[in-house]
Amino acid sequence: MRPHLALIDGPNYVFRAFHAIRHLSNSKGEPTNAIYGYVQMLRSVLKELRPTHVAVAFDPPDGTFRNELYADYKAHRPPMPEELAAQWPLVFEITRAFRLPLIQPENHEADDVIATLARRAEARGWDVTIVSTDKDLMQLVSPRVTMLDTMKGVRFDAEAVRERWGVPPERVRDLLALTGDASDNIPGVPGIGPKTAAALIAQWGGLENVLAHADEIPQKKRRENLLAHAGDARLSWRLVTLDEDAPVGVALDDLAVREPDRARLAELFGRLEFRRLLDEFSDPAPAQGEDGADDDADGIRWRMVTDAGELEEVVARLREAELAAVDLETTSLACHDAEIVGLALAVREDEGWYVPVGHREASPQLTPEQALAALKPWLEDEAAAKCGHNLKYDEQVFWRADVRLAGVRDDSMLLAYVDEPGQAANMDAVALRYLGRRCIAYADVAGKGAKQVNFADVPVEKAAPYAAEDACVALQLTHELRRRLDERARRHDEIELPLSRVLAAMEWAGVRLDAAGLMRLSARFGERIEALTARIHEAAGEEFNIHSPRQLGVVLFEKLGLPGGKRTKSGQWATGQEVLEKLADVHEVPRLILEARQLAKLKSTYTDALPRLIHPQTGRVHTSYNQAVTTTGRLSSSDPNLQNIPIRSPEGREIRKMFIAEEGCTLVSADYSQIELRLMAHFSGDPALVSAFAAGEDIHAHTAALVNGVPLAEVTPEMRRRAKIINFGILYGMSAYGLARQLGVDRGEARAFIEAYFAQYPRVRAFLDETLAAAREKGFVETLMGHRVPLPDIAARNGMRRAYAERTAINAPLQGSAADIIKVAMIRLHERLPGVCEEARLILQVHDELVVECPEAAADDVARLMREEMESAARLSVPLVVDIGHGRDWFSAHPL
DNA sequence: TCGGTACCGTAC
DNA sequence: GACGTACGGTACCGAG
Repeated sequence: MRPHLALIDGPNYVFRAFHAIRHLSNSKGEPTNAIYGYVQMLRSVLKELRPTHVAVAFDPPDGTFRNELYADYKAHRPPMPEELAAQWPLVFEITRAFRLPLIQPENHEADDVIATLARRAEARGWDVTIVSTDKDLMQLVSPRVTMLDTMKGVRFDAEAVRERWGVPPERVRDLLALTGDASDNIPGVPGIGPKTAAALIAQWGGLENVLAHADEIPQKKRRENLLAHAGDARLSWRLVTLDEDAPVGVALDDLAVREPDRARLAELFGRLEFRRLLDEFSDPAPAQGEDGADDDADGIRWRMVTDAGELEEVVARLREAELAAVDLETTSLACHDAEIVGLALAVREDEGWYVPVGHREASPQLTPEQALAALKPWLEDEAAAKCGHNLKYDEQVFWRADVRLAGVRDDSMLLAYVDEPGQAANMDAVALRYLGRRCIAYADVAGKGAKQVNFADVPVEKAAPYAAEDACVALQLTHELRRRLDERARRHDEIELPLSRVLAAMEWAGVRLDAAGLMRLSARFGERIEALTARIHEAAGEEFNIHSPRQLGVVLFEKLGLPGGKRTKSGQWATGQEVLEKLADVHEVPRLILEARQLAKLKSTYTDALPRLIHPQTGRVHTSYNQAVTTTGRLSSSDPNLQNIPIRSPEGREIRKMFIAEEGCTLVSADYSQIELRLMAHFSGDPALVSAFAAGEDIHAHTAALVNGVPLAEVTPEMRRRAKIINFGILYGMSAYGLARQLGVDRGEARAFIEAYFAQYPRVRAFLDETLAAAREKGFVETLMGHRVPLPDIAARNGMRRAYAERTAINAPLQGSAADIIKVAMIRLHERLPGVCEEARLILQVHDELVVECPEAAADDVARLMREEMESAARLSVPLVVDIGHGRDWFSAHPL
């Protein structure tokens, strides 16, 4: 077998782990995240890559020959954070304990060591794997030499390098010399990025050839830059070129893999409190749970609870606990179908109970009734504090079992969301981020894809460690997140958690649909689509799939030769609505396609899909309101999404009419009028905007009158339409270009329009500027009620990312504050509805609209209450106005 | 057969 | 490339 040398880029992993893994520390408070990531990499290399030889390279403590070439090399780098600096000594100690050759040369970097050893091994016909993600090292890739990222499990060979950079490995140096590298402070040539550099290299080859042909470049700016910065490029080339003859001080044969020093590793892992690694690397001995516990999964013990006596003891422990975590294992994600298979409970971070009640196996189990009877008093005790991860789900499953869960104090999903909205909030991701813990995946327990089994068919022994871990992790996360959030946890306590109780009730209630009506619509749409398809084929002179954008593009722009064809990012013909609308006057096909597309959309997304989602028992659809998805603080809805039910087109309205009230009931719909623009008025304090709202004016008409300099009475519909576009554009941070496109005017005209707008609303511009300045200073923006949106890209060097962050900075406080307001209204409305009408139920939320279902006789009282709570949910410097209507179906419930 | 990506379109 | 936030359907492609 051929020798296989693994060359590990030590600093690369230590730095990445430090940034990728959030806080991780031992009980003494010493940070351990970088060490943990580094060890996981070593482990993965040794266990999975199984090289015959290994070396780990590090950078020297002081400078290298590159600093002599270029004094500013790696200058501007901030000093190493203290938490990272503290971890280096252990990184070295662990490397030695693994008995891995550690090479830290003088005057050279880790990269040079890797280059030198890679070339020598390659020359001897060995296989080489470079364990790193550093792009400088890609120049070493060859048929024998590949790169590996153990964190992502991705391997880079020559082909992958070519794909990533557009040049072969041996040209990576030339490319980097042209583009420079901001992180190493390598200059490069201004205005040349990877794409341009790759194109130049493809045309002429290496850097010197590119420079030699620089005067032939047609683009003036680019040519001048290349000529002016040729010296920088040559310097950069020398800086990125690795020294393949660095003084490494070892022979290849010295690098053979050796047995690690297990005793030393155990000692180190013990000190670091890496429990799983401790088990794995300490002397092989059967893992025995202490204290009578059944077993152990990475520092978490679990106990099986299968008889009434044991459960009583558990209940006693739960009663004593300050806080207990609850998690249910069930047969379905759909609450109305979910049977409880097992209950997981924890009062300690390192020990959980599992109470199996519905596993289809012969092992002893309590029945669900027995278990719930014993637990119910505690579960329903408001004074018994509980936590969990996404308890909105468990709460509903408990309802199904006639248990009314009470005393919920913390939801770790919502805590994580409050801390960092927009990040994945599922427990595995949150545990990894905050605890550095890799949880047992659901797929590992129940399988996935075709091999997935119902949880009831999972063996009890396999379910217990998984479920107990979930409960313990929820408890750990609650503690960790509360520590971190501190004062900010109020947002969770006063808004998100109370709201989750309301959402649970809304999901549980569901919405009634006219299934037969929807199916009739489907049939009608289907016939029209068929007829249109035939006409399209005839008009095109060929049969093709009208639903395929690719085939359609070929027909329109190649076969029929229609004008104005543009490509999408990936080089396909763009065939979106906007494009087709432009062509609709020119040819029949695009016009018919537009019609067919609309119908196909309505049919597949709504009239076909919705009837299938009606629950057979309740006869209603039960959406999921996700509370931890959006960055701005809005809710989202899925399975089905009830927040994008059509209303704008006549055909679409037919669908909305299929959302109906129960017999004898009515739907009351209340929506905020222009809430985001009102928030703009409130935040900016702009006198013209505030007074317009105070006077109850039509805000778009008002804007039209102001920017056109005409009295309100002379505003034409066209003027109002344009004013509406700019009003919305401002909320979204739209540019002159975007406005021009939207209005169908040239950019100059759009610019003038924007100027006129800001001249009339001067404080709006000031507000936008102040918001951006604050975002840049703090790195986040906040809503009215303290929802904090992080903006990591607000200072990005990449202009596009930065611009995107800037638009988010403008939009998020407005959209998010509107979300705050309606959330507060929902909490209060839910609380007070029973006082007005026992049967009234909040059933829908669509960002600025709430829908309540109630007996017809109660409609007026309910409407009054909705207006009262919605309009008073926040005190702004302008009135909050709500429009209300009611009717048998959702469409006729809309006011006007 | 599946899972992921691109494109498109619905809502606010 | 150019206007924010979502979800989801169809086509298409490549891996299993």
